[in-house]
Amino acid sequence: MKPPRIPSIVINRLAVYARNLELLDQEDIEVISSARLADLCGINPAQVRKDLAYFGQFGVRGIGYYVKELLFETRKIFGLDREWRLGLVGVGNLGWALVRHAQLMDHKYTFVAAFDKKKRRIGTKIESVEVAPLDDMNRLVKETGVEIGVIAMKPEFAQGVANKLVSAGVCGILNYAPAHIQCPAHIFVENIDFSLSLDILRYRLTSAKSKGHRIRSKPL
Amino acid sequence: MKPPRIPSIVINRLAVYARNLELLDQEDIEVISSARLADLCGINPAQVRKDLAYFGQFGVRGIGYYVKELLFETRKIFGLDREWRLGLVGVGNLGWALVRHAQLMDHKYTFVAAFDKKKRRIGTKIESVEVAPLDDMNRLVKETGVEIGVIAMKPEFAQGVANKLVSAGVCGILNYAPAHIQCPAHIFVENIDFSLSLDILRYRLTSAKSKGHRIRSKPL
DNA sequence: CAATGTGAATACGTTCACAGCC
DNA sequence: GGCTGTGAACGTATTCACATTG
Repeated sequence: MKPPRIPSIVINRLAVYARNLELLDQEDIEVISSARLADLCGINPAQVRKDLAYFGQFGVRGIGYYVKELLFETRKIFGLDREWRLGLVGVGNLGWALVRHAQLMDHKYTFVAAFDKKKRRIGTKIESVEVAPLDDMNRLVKETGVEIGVIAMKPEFAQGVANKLVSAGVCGILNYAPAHIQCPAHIFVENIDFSLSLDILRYRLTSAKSKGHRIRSKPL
Repeated sequence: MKPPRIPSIVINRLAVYARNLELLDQEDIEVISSARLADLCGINPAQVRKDLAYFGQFGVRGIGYYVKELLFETRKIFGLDREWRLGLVGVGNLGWALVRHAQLMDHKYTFVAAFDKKKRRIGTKIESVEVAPLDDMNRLVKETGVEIGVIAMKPEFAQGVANKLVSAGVCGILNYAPAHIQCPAHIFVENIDFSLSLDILRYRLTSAKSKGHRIRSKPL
């Protein structure tokens, strides 16, 4: 009942397990051992078992884990058993990509509001949602019950938008703008800068002058 | 000269420092202490100093780090002092978003080739690059000198495209499709699934029933 | 004297190895 | 027999604390 302080690295890996379990389930695989799941994720089997042990005893000794059951449990852990209402701020290419991506995964993301700064985008529709100006944020967030704000704008507007979202009452923010935003401590924020991965790849390529030491493809 | 096995977590943080240094430089801030930089990144000052110490002694005792100088060093570490030639596979919303994002950062990314599966996209232009069919990949990757392949397609095509890229001769792959791809050990791969961040945010919101323990906004 | 650079101390995460169970 | 669940052993990362230096 009382959460025993789960390290965030465990949560990250759990998300990867969950993704792989979805794929396994789609392939109608019913049972998976920690060894095989670990292999898919590129890590150690004992780690998989330990990580899962934070949340309960989901396996069967001598058998492994039932995919459907474990998937159900992980989905519950991530709150995938209930719908979350998202509001998108910034309806450019990235915004569209996010909405499309969300559709692919059946993770019960529902975009219930969309905002943009550019006049020509106001009133257009993204899926079934009409794009509103930023000034309507306060009202619309409340009316439509947005819980998570997704920022997909240029970095210079990110902090301002974040402040607006907070005062409109969202409880979490996902920031895809390449600028680190600061929020009050009670708001949950994830900053994602997806050019960081490219930088990291560049580092690895650059430093690969030293003889080809094996580097695994890494999840997350 | 011989690299002393730098932990990849250090590289990740270094990328974050670099990003923040860029922002500081844009604000014409000339000197920064490890304490202040650490604060911007949400970590411990000693960590910043230790991380930087892997690469050299860039600071001045009693003063701090000169932003421009440190930025120069980090850019060099990440191979940002030379141009890298990228090939984009998948010219949908995500593909466009990536190209736009790359333009924003002056990180010397150059998209020199673009490919798509959809017939109606072939021959269109993304920036100044003409979109080619997947079958031309082998030839065009060689002709244009693509070093890094960027996959921005549906997950079911990701592995196939990765194989094609590898046999065409790229040395690194950045995979934005939500499927974990496997490549030969000599190819550097970064898999980025950007809905994982949303899952992690959901977890934090879900588990926040336990009283509002402070969670910092996290970079990367 | 303020802030770096770094050994030493600590905390944390990973892996091992095996008891327990199906 | 095979695979989980887990304490104990190990290794790595983080933080402390201070000597060092411009």
